[in-house]
Amino acid sequence: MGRDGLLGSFEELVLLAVARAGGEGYGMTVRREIEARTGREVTIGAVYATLDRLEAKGLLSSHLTDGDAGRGGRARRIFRIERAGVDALATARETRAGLWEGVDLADLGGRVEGSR
Amino acid sequence: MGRDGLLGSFEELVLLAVARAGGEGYGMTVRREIEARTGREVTIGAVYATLDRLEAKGLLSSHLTDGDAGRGGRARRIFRIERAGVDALATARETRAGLWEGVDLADLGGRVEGSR
DNA sequence: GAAATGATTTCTACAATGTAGAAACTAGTG
DNA sequence: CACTAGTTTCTACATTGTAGAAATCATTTC
Repeated sequence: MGRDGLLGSFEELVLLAVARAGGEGYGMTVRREIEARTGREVTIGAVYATLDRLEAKGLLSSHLTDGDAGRGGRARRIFRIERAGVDALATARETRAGLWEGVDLADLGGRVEGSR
Repeated sequence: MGRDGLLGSFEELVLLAVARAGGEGYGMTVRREIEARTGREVTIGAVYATLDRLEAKGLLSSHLTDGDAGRGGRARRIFRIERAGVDALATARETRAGLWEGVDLADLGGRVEGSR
């Protein structure tokens, strides 16, 4: 993401998955959401590494649930989206909308065929 | 991008800049387009590295102009978007549309404030 | 009560992408 | 010829993307 507040593509995906879940979720939830929405399999390691990085940037925060882990398992680590995270998503969406404005892929497709 | 045909965020930006230019452009053109549209400064090295990677993936092709380089300067290297590139953009757009569907950031903002 | 099971997080490592900066090339110009 | 302008290439490093296996801990099973 560099100096700017720009999100990488997978970072956006993960942040969006938390947002979709109402602003809160834990690792496995996020993973399932991503797989369900994109049809793409991701490993749990990839998800956590990204969640950690987003937390380090202040876009998410996390805390452990004490006890109510339900049936079996370790305590859950709940991630919550922060204001900065919501803002980052909003910015990403707006910036992209501007970039795509006026782009006509169908038209482009035609030119590609006929060229050279 | 890994095994899948997924674009990184800067890759998408560069590919889109070529698309905006009617499917053809060279390094400096792309750079200016990106700076104009995003307000963000990018170095020319970053642009070329990405153009090369997109070409290696078959999303763009390139050829050198012979001579008509105008006043001063090396021969231009023209990049043209390929069908696979158009498809990659279309896929990126659709996938993202699905991910964002139903997300209400304003609503989320409210929850973030009041939490904990 | 020890071992198996299930749900989840953590750790480690490496590949791919993002980004910067300077060098090199080429054609005009004074 | 030295200089300037427009452009590409090269090199290097930081950040992000991704995988896979190990570690934790509550519950069930024998």
